Amino acid sequence: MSEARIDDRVLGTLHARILDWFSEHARDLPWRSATASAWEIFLSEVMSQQTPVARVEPIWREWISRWPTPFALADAPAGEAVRHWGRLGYPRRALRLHEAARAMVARHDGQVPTSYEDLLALPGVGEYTAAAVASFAHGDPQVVIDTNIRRVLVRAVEGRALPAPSLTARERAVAAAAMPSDREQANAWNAAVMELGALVCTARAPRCGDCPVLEICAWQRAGCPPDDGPARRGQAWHGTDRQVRGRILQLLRDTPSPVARDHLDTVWPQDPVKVDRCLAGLVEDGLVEPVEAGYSLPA
DNA sequence: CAAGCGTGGGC
DNA sequence: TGCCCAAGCTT
Repeated sequence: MSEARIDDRVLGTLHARILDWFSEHARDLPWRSATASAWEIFLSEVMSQQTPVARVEPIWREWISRWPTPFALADAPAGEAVRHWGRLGYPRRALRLHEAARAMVARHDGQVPTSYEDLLALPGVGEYTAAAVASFAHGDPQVVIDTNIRRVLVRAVEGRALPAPSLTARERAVAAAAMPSDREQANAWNAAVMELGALVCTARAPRCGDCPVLEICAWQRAGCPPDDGPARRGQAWHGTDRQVRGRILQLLRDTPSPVARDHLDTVWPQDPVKVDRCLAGLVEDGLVEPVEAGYSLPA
């Protein structure tokens, strides 16, 4: 366990300025309401994984209205979760949310667990989500590290443009050292740094003119050097299994009854073998179920 | 552990 | 236009 030291004066300024900025500029997201339940916050966190907040909000409203508690979702067929996931992306998250709801009913009296360890044990919950739910839903100031926080800290403290592809021990140490010691402030800090990364200290075209910690930012003082890491590999899309899986699922979501195998070829007419492979993968993942009449979302 | 997993908006 | 990226997780 390495240790990171941040100058006390710098730290004090970071805390004061970023918390103050947050109190003024935080977006009015529904799951930040004082009355939001742990379940509502849990849903928002999983839905927000790799997904812009603007796209999450309508689906989140639909879900909390339809399934206001873990019991409600646990009682629904898994396929309904996938159907109402819509086009949010990474639909395995819908399945895992459904499994998580059933785990909450089975192991936690239908409640969102409060400890980091119990949260981490839920399907679809990794280090980030476990820490975020502990902090935001339960007021337990775990060290939250997401892509926004990594970027803000690597710039403000380390003076580099972008964090490395994978989380380093050094980053964990810096994030831990950056947390305010006060419990309330620590929880606010988690949300505030994320928000600063999302709105101001963005990956491309950061709005440094609006930054509350411009004067003490190490990256700024270094003259905003460009990223020195290896070029990032973009994800292929056209013609990939991902694209075809997406189309198959979209068709199944938009069709109330099972879809015949032949009809599924319409999503990728140039290659029925690829459709076969993707279908097998979707069945393997539990996102699709073979039935007599063809294929449908799982029961 | 590197690769796979959706989707759509912004530049 | 094409590329980059967005509150990651799993195997």
